[in-house]
Parts: sequence; C-alpha cells; structure tokens
Amino acid sequence: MTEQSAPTTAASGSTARGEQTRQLILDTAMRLFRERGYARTTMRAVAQEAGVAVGNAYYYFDSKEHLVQEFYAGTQREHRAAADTVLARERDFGPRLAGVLHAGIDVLSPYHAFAGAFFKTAAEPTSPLSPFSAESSAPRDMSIALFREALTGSTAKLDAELREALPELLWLGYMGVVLYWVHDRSDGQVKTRQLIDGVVPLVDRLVALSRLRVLRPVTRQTLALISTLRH
Amino acid sequence: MTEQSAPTTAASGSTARGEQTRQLILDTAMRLFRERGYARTTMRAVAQEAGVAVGNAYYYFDSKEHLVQEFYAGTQREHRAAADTVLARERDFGPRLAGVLHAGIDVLSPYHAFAGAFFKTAAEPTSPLSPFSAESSAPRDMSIALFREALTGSTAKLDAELREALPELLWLGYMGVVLYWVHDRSDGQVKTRQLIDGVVPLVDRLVALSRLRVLRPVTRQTLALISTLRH
DNA sequence: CCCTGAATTTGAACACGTTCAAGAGGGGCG
DNA sequence: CGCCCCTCTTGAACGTGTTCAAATTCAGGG
Repeated sequence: MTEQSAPTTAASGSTARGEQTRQLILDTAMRLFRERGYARTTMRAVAQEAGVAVGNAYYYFDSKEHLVQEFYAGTQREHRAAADTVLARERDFGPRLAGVLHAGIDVLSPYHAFAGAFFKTAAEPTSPLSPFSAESSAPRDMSIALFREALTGSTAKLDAELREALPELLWLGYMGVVLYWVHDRSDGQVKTRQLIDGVVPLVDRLVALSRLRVLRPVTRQTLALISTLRH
Repeated sequence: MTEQSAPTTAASGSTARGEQTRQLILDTAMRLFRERGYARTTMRAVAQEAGVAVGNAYYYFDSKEHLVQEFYAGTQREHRAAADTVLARERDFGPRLAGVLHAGIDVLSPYHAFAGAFFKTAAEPTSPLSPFSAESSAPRDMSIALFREALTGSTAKLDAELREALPELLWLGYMGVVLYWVHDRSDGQVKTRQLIDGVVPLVDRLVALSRLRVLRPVTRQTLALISTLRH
C-alpha cells in the first residue's frame, strides 16, 4: 500500500479520471495471467473481461509486457513488507539474509506458473523490463537496499570496502536464486528452499573468512574487479 | 565446416531431397538476422529472400526460434574448434580457462547485436531452447566437456571430488559471462574481456586455495549442496 | 510409360499484439 | 448557453508468427 511514483497521489478518492479503469485493467490482467498463464492470456481477453475496448488497455499500458512490469513493482513492494518483519526480529547476518531470500520467494510463489514469461522479458537487454536496465533502476535499487539492510543491521563484522560492495553482490545472487526458482520443477519449489538454506551458511562463512590473511588478496582483487567493471 | 549431426552424411552430393533447401533457408535467415536483427527479420522476408514459400520454412523449422537453436548448435561447434587450438598449446589451468572463455566470446562476437533475442528465448524455462532444458542437453554437455578438458588437461592439482564437479560450475560461470556480454555496451565489448581476465586468476587462486585446511569445510559444504540440488 | 506413395512446396487463412484516426465525455470560460 | 480543449474510449485495420489442406515433384515398381 505504499505510494506509486505516479504524479497523482492516492490520498483523496478522486484522482485522475481514468485511475479506476487503469486499476481494473491491471487486476483483470493479473488474474488472467494467474489463471491461464501469460502466453494464453490475450489482450482481447483482458479488455473483454475488464469491459473496455482493447485500445483502452493500450492507453494505460504501453504493451502487454508493461503489464508484467507492474507485477514486478508490486512484488517488490510486497517483498519489502515481508522482509521487514524478519529484519525486525533477527540480528545475525545468516538468518537475516535467509529471511530476505525466503521472503522474496514467498512473494513470488503464486506466480510460479507464469514466472517463466516474466523472466523471458527480463532477459532481453534492450527491453526496459530487464532488471539491469536503467528504466528498472528504481525497483532494483529498492531491492539492493533490502540486502544492504540485511547486512548493516546485523552483527557481522567485515571490511568497510566489502561492506559497501556486498549488497549489490547479494542482489545478484538473489537474481540467481530467482533464476533457479523459475526452472525449479520440484513440489512447491522445495529445491529452491534447499538452495537458500544451503547457500546462506556458505556466504556467511565466507564473509567471516574474508578477513583472514590468506583470503585478503582474493577479496581485494574481487573488489578491484568489480569497481573496474562498474566503469 | 565440421559434419552435421543429421542422419545424412555430406560426403556424396545427393542427400535427402530437401537438404539443400533447408540449408538455404538457414543461411538466409542467419544473414538477415545479422543484417537486420532478430525482431525485424520476418519469416516472410526469409522465405522471399530464399526464394521459397513461407510455409516451406516451417516445413524445415518448427518456429522462428528454432532457427536460433541452429545458431546455438553452430556456435557450439565453432567454440570447440577455436578452443582446441588454445588447449593444444597451454598447460596451466588459468590460461586454459581464459582461452576457452575468450574463444567463446570470439565466436559470438559477430552476433552481438541480435544476441539479445537469443538470450530472450534462452531464458524461458518452458522453451526447448533454454540452455538448461533437456532438449539442449547435447550442446550443453559438449560445452561442459570443453571446460572439463580445460581442467583435466592442466597441471592444476585439486581434490578428486572438486575435479568432478568443477566443470559444470565453470560452464555455469560461462553462462554468466555470456549474460554479461549480452548486456555489455562498451566498445567491442571490452568490458567482457576485462571480466574474463579479472575473474580467471581469482578462480585459479580459489581452486588452489580449496586444498587449504581453513577452506576445506567450505569446499565440502559446497559440493554437498550441489549434489543435493542435482537430486 | 504410367501409377503410387512419400517428400516437398504452396499461399491463403487464422490469432495475436499493436496502432491510430475518430469520437465521446465533461469541465472551465466568456 | 456555446465554445474549446483535454482526457479518455472505441474498434477497425495492420503486420507478424504460425497452420493447414491442397498441389506439386520425384523415385521406383509394374
């Protein structure tokens, strides 16, 4: 229930004329995506079920894929909310990280069937929907902030430089987890849960080890490489 | 100019009747993909330029995306060939790995402009074109074999268990490099080269360090996790 | 030389995402 | 009230990937 970035505020009941129509179309589309999957949901069906003309849907959304972008933003907000309850409770880095990761998958769960299509659009670099694109920087930054919070709010001790760079790496790892989840055909996507529970202690231990003398050069080199690649 | 996997051999001039047509369509499509990009190449244009009816293209290829799969298989063969010259020369693990990775990007280079579309189809888990799908297991296994060769043909000393599991991890890392390359907008994709040159020494060092007492538990845990996730 | 069955080829037709010119509604202003 | 202008709505039309029943080609047997 947080604010949108749109120019209209949600404070009063009377926003721009078409706001209700927009929401109706979006809700209808999301329902059909869940019921029929992405590919088998036609824009004509969305329009018909919402009781508007097909062109009207295109007045509010640039394309069918942009409907998915709204989904992306929505789950992002839910992820934040779900993670916050865990972050308020835990202090250790491991459980905090696990909590954020599990919360992300929790939120995505109802959409597993059509999440493939979601990732399909996300993978195309020219698409504004790519999680790496400039257009997605807002939700991406919010997601990275979540991992930063998991780290800085914890009792973990680590190098200042690593502390700065790690959140983005954790987000990248999260993208990997989501990729695994999308391909995960196990019952209730149990394997993804196992992946999280197995990988978190490893990350936790490696972060602790990074201060060791033998691993210092590796840490340094890694951070240097990242800063090179970032321009 | 290596052999195809098709049942017909290329030795005599008389293969199945339509083999030439098939190749003509494929070559035309690849040329148009390079010239105009994937999205702006219509199947009608491919058919017209190849001098056949549009339905004929669908007789040989199940879909437009399946034309991309042929591209995938083709570059796989070229990758093998390009990597072999490096692997015949080098003995150290680092240079061997770097050679294989650079060879892969070398082969892909001419297609950078339309590689986005390639990755788009590759990301969808339900698609047979996904590098993780059962249908792509042949090229995937060939690619993994390439990394196994880079490792086993080297002088690197490492745990037997790790030696067994590492090639697949290296292939996974290679997928990551390709993903980075697809998004790489730097001139001539220099940054991808920097990524390879920066990451290879790190991997090399970590593999060496994996035998150290402090890192043994981490290695063990990692390998255990992988075997859990593989069923 | 014709006949038969399979391989190949054709192009009109279909469903879908998307566009766009045209209109409807409705509020502010003279 | 009349006029204007901006927001919103419409649905026919376009271009695309794909399908399919029909036509064509061809090798080999009779």
